[in-house]
Amino acid sequence: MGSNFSVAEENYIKAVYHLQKPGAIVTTNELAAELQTKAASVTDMLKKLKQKKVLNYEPYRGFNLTTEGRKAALGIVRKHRLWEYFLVEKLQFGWDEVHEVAEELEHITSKKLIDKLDAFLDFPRFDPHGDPIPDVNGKMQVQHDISLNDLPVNTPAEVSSVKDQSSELLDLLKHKNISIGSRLQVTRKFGFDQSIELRIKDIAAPVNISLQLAQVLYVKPL
Amino acid sequence: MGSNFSVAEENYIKAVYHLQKPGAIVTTNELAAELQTKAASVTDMLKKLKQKKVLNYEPYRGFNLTTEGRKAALGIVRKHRLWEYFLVEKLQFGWDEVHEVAEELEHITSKKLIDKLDAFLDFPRFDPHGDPIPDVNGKMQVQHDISLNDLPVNTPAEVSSVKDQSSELLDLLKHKNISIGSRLQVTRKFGFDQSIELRIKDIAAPVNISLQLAQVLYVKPL
DNA sequence: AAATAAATTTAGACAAATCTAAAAAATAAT
DNA sequence: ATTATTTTTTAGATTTGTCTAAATTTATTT
Repeated sequence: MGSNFSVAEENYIKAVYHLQKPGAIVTTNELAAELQTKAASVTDMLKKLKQKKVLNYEPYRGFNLTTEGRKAALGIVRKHRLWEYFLVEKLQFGWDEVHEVAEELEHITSKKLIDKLDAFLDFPRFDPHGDPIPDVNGKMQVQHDISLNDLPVNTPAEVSSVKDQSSELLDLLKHKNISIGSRLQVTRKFGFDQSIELRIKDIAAPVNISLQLAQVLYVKPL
Repeated sequence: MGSNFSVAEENYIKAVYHLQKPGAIVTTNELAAELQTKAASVTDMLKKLKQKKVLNYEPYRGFNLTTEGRKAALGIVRKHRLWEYFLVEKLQFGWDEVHEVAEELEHITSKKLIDKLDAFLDFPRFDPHGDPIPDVNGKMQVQHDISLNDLPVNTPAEVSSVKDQSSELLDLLKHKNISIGSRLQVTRKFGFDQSIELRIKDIAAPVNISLQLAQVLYVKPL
């Protein structure tokens, strides 16, 4: 209950959560890069968060979240994604404009606010980029989606999420008529530049996409 | 343009705005009481805000907002009241629960957010307590309402705002069937305890209210 | 008008979060 | 297995906003 963290602490917790691969460990430099800060600052904060039992940390050995820490992280991710959903669905924000605003909104402390917002939005399970939104208990849909790059030829699939939130990506997707939910299949793969040809459902002409685009586009085979 | 204030600075600016009677001056102790802090802290912040040209301040002489400062204050008040409106109208918060949450939300910096929220809410001109909401240019409806205590007998009037946001007041108003917009007139005034008898439109039985209640209830004669 | 009281400001300290530069530990290379 | 390199931690300083205690200024009494 006493999960009372400062904005800075919350940002560290969230960053560790995002960097943490299952089983593995996060390092000081990784975290410093993620948070655009210096390694020395990270060390200071790690000591504080260890004391607060948010993460397991042995000097020089790396660190990862405790159960408590993971719970806190899921709370912050929940807030972030619900606010993003609100901004896009209710306030007509563009896809690429929401991240920074949600970055501020996620630190508003009222639990009642976020639960009522959840209800107001009708309990959405995915944010505008296709990332799952943790529910009130921290549970979220497991994503078994794969990079479009790894989708076998001629396998029908649906676009489920995008791992980049730039306006440049949004532009490109609009131009190519691709959005979350689009049904498609890979018709050809070109070895020379690893580009891919797609057929998108309900769209006549085949679409060609680059390796870079295929890497950030995630799909769920049907 | 560079109106870039910290949360603490914004709280000072807002507090001075609320304490500042037209023409008059605000004192260090008043502000310390309002912000639940110490006079020494206030003095420190005043020097900083004077440098930022937010307020006029001469040591020992009191202070008030500059045009720049008033503009900043109106921006914060706008955010606070729009968020309160959102919480009550869209998220079904109770009247008495919104202040603290809005106190946090008002510091979110995105101007685009607040203008889009304003549009989403359909440009409301009064918050749930009847206080006017500044528009995008800082303009707001002038309230020529008076305390119910000063309303002459037998003058039809409409409840326009309440100067107290406690749940105790909300309780009492519910019980007496009074809300913002209620039409009423004073039928009798009792000298002994300065209590007042009211007739509320569409409600058969007359209602008796105490001096304390009459003082926080504001009405607009029709 | 001097003395007392009240309000305000200054001086010095502290906690949070950050930084730079130097020291220590772990890893990689010869 | 030493040496060199990279990574991480420590030490000490800085900024923001706060505090207490002491000094100063203004206001109030007598």
